[in-house]
Amino acid sequence: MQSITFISVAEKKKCQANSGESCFEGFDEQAGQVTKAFPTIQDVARVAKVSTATVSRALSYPERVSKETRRVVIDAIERTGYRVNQTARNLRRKQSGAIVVLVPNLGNPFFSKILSGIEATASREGLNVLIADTRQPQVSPRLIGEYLHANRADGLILLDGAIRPDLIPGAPDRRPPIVYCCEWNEDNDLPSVRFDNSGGAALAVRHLHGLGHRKIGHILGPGDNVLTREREQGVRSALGALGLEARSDWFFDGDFSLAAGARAAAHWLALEDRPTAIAAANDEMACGFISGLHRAGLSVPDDVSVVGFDDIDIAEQFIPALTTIRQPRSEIGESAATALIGRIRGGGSETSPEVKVLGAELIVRSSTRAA
Amino acid sequence: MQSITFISVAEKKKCQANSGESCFEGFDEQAGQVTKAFPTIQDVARVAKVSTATVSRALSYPERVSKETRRVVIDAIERTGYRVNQTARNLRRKQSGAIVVLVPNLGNPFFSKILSGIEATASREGLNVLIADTRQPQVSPRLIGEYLHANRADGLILLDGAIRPDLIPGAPDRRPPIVYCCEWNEDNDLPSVRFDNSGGAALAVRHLHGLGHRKIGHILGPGDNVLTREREQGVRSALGALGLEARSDWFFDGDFSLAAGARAAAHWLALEDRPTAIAAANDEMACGFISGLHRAGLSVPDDVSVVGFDDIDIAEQFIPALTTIRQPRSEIGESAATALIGRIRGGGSETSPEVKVLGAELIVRSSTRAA
DNA sequence: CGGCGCCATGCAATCGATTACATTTATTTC
DNA sequence: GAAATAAATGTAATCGATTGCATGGCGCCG
Repeated sequence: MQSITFISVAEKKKCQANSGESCFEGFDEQAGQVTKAFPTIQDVARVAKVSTATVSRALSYPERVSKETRRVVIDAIERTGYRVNQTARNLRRKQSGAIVVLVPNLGNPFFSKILSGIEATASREGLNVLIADTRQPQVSPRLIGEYLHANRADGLILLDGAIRPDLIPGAPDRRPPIVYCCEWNEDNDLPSVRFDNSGGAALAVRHLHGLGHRKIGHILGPGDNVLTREREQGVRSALGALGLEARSDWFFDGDFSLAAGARAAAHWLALEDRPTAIAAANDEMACGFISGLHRAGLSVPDDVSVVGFDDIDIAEQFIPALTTIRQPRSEIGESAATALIGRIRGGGSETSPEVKVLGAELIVRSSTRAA
Repeated sequence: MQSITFISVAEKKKCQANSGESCFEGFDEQAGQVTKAFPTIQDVARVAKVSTATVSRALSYPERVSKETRRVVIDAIERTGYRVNQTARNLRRKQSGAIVVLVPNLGNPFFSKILSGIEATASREGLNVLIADTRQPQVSPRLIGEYLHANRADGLILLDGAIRPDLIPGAPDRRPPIVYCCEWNEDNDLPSVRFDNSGGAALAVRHLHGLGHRKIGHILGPGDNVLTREREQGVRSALGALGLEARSDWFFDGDFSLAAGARAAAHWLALEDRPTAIAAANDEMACGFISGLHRAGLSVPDDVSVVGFDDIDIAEQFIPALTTIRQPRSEIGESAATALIGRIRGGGSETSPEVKVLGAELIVRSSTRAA
C-alpha cells in the first residue's frame, strides 16, 4: 500500500471550493465515480447510509442483515470500489490469515508439487501461503524462530524434518498449530502427514526379487535425513524377509542428488562382486546412477536393474523409463494443508490422527528386467 | 494466533488473591518468568517503566532513544518474550509486509529456482513471500484481482505473462508496484526482467550451424506464450541470417511438456525429408523428443542433434547429456525481487530501466554433434 | 541570567476493521 | 391488545502498534 495520497490535488481544490461532504468521501456524487484510492468501511457506510457495523456484518454474516440492507451495502461497495483491508481485519480477529510453509531448499523440484497441493487447499480456505527457505545461507535459527511464532502465521507446515519447533524458546502456546509434511522429526510428536517410505522401499525390493534378482543394493539419501533412514530400513527389512543378504558394500552413500547417483555408479563399477539390481532412495540418484553407467558403456536394464523412488516428472521420459515408487505429492500437500486447517479452526480439541500415512505405489517401467 | 486466553485460570485465581499489578502484566516478578502468552508493547513498556512510544522507538529508531533506555527496553523485551505484532505494525504503517508471486502452475519445477531467488532476496529485505498459483482450476479472475490490490501486498511479481493487471477494474493507483519476471505481456509496458530468449535461440541455431547442420527444425512452446514467440522468432531470424530455410513442416507444435516432445518425435519420424538438428523451445520437450526417438530405435546425437533451452537440473544427467541454453534462474528471481523492492521503497520516482534483459549462455554437452 | 534550541520522552490520536452490548423495530403469543 | 420474543441496526470499545505534537531538562550563547 506504499505511500498514499488520499485526496488528489485537484480534489483538494474542489474541496475548498464547495466544502461539501462528498469531497471527504472521495466519492463524486455527480459522476457516480470512485475518486478515493483506498475507500474504507467508513466510506461504504456513509454511501450506504448505514453504520460500519452493518457493513461489516453484511460482509461477514450476510444472514444477520436484512435482504434490503444487504443490497444497499453491496451496491455501495461496488460504487466505492471498496476492498476489505485484510490487515485491519486480521488485527481485530487476532489472526494473520496466512500459513507458513518452511521448505528446505526451494530450488528442489521435489517440493514444488507438494507446495502446489498446499497452496490449492489453503487458497480455497482463504488463507495466504507464505514460503520460506530454511536452507538459505543467511537464514539463522533466530529467523526461523520468528516464523514459528504465532503472530506471524496461523499455522505452519514443515517440509524440513530438521526443524524442531520444540526447541525454540518460549512457551509452546506461542506457537501456532504445526504439521510436518513428508519429513518429520523423531524427537518430538508433532502431527505429520507422510508417505509409507519403508513400505515403498519394500515394494521396490520385492519387485526386484520377483524378477529373480538376489543380489540387491541400495543408494542411500543424506545421512541426517529421516526419509533416508526409513527407506533404508524398508530395504533392509524386505531383504531380511526374503532371506537375502544386506551387504554393506552394496549400500552406497548418497545425498538425493544426481551427482550422488553418478558417484554410486563409480563405486558399483569398482566392485568385484556387483549387485544385479539397485533400489535408489530417490529418482534423481537413480537417474544419476544410470547416467554414470551409461558413460562407462554399460546399460540399464541390461547390465543392472534400477528402481527409483518418488516418480518425479522426468522418470517417465528418462532413458530407460524409470521403474519407481510413486508418491502422490500433490495429494500429500493437500492432506497436510487440510490437517493444519483443521487444527487452526478446531482450536486445539483435535480428533484427527496425529500421524497420517499415505500409501506408495510401484510403477513398473523399463529400468528393471528379469535377472 | 487463533483463540487466545490471555490469563490462565490459575493466574486469574492468583490475581484475585493478591490483586497486584504483576498479575495483569502476566509477568511473574518473583520467578522473573514469562507467563503471558502474547505480551504486547504495553507489557514491555510497563516492565521497562517507559512509555509505549519509547519502546516502539527503541525498536524502530534506536538512535532516537538514549543508550540507557535502549538497554532497559531490550532487557524488558527479553524478560517478557515480546515479539512485534506484525499485523498491528502493518496496519499502522499502511503496508502489508509481503510481496505476492503469481505463478502459473506451481507444480512446474522450472519456477522453483526462480522462486528461490525471489524468496532469498525478499526475506533479506524483511518481506514475506506469498505465493499463488494462477492456473488452479478454482482460481477466478476475481481472486487474481484480489491479489493485485495494494492492500493485499506491497508488491507483485508475475511469472505468468498472461496476467494483465491493466485490465482489472479500479484505478492504477490501487495497484502495488508490479514486475514481470521471465514472461511479460506485450499489451502493457509494466517493468519486466527477462532472459534474452531470441538471443538464446539464435545461439542454439548458430551452434548447430557451426556443427555443419543445414536442415534445422524447432519445437515450439504453447501458442499463447510470449516466450514461445520470442524463441521462435530467434530461431527464424538466426536461420535467415545464416541463409537457411525455415520450413514450416520442421516447426513442430508443442506446449513445453515432455509429452509434447514425444509427439514432435513422432512427427519427425513421419517426415520424408527430416531436419538433421532440432532446437527445442525448452529442455522438457528436448528430453521428450529424445526419449520418443529412443523408443523408435533411433539415437541422439547419432541420428539427429538436439538442443534444449533452460538447462534444468536433469539436463546434465540426461542420456545423452543435453546441449542447451542456460538461463540463470535463481539470478532472475533475485533481480526481479530487487527491482520490485526498489519500486516499493522508491515510491514511484523510479530510475531503473523498465526492462532488464539477462543474457543466456550455450552449454555444449552430448546431444549435438557434427552433421 | 534569560532565552533559544536540542534531545529524550510521554500523551493520545490513529490505522481500518470487528463485535459486545444497547437500542429500536417487527413479530409472535396469549 | 399488551407482553414477550426475535430480528435488525447502531454505538463505541477494541485489536497492538506507530507517530505528530507537547513537554521537561539540559547546555550554550550573548
